[in-house]
Amino acid sequence: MNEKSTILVVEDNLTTSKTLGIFLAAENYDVEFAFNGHDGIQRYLANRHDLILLDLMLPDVDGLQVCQSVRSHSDVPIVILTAKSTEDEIVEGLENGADDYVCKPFGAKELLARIRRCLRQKSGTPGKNQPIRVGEIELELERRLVKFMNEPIKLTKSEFEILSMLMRNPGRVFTRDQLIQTALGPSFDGYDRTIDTHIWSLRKKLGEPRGNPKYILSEPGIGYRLSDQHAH
Amino acid sequence: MNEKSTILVVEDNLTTSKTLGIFLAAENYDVEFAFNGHDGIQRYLANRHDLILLDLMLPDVDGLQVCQSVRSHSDVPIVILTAKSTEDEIVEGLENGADDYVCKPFGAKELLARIRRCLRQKSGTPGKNQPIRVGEIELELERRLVKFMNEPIKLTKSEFEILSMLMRNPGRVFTRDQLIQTALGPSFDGYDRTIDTHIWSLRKKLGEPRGNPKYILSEPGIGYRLSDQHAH
DNA sequence: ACTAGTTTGTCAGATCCATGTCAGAAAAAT
DNA sequence: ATTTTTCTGACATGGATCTGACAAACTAGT
Repeated sequence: MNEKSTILVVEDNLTTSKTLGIFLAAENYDVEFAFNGHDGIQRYLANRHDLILLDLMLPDVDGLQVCQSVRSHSDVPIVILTAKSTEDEIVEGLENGADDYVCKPFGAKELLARIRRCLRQKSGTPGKNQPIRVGEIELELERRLVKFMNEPIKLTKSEFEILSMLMRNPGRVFTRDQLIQTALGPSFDGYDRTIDTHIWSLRKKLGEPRGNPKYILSEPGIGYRLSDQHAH
Repeated sequence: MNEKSTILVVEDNLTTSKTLGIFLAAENYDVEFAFNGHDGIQRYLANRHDLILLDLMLPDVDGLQVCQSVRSHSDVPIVILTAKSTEDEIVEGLENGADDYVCKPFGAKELLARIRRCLRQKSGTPGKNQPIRVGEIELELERRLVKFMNEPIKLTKSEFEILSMLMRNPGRVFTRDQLIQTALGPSFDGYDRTIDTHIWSLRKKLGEPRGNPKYILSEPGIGYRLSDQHAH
């Protein structure tokens, strides 16, 4: 799974902070709090969160100064969240480097959507193109790319489908019929041991030693599975 | 200083369009208008504006569809500007790739600030007007210009769209349907191997040796991809 | 330990199917 | 009207897939 995004909430009002914390945690963000501007800047510099939620009314420094100060260090997305809702204030916030400006009382869903938008924009691609890794094997679902010992190897369509199915569930045993079903399509109607041939060529391409494969294991009487010994 | 930024306003209401035109012109933007969704997409593809202001209520296509359609071609900033102001509508807009969502009645200064914010963000990010480079191939999205071995080469519209899609995601495999979708438009309804012909002429123009292409690789059973070996 | 029975490993063809290739028709742009 | 671009269809080719046959490994019963 993707790593959690971290969010720094800079807000002096404890009730608001708590509420935000609950919303954000529910969306699987890692949240850290600061209760004044100074603290906010310090914490950001120390931990470099993925996004900052910033209240403008802070006990010590003005929120806009916090904004500028952070901006001088980094392009981290900053979402201003405040009761100051006149047009001039909004304009000022945006001109000072904020990435979005949400007025209290805010709708949770809208705020979350705007946060997602900011994070999406910064991280470039939204998708999960992280490779699955099992031992020396690395598989990128999106790009349909497989590396073994950090070298790209060429798999046929069926080989890729089978390996991908096994790697998405390391350790789980699949029957030949299950592998046929999802790798070769439900319309396949033939010899179920065709799978064995594909497994054979996969093993060859993965340099499995004859007789005692390290990754793709046979389950006599059932089917095949990927060893989960090497999953970390 | 920079050239003027160009803005495409997609809005069916003539009064609103006029008002926006006055505001935007006063801020020294070049403005073009479209009065329905179809026209909007066409004009964007033809002129590649720097930003799109999009009304959701259009006579023909749904605004969100316009949004998605444009998104499949480009990362141009899209600001949705509409009377639909429930939270769910805002969330939906942002999830569909919009960069901001401003509700009518809007404040001119706020809108302009949000537009500036979008433009600032995009121009700040690394590759906007910079060409994408993969090996000897160089592609400028804005100017729709392609160079191979530093020599400009002439591509047809479809060829450009396909190459651009591949180059924006080196290494990623695209199915023929995906390529058709964004290169030839969603209304295309025909033989999917038409793509092969375009790939063939692209390869010819890129001087690919017969039999073992260096850049545009086939993924039998799936589609095509651009080799990422030469990306650096 | 031996054997019969079952299951998987291995691999060489035969077959199948996806892609490469290109010419000409159809459509669109100029 | 002429040129350019797009699309379709046909054929050839080579790689991918499937099958089947045999060898090897394993299992269980005697």
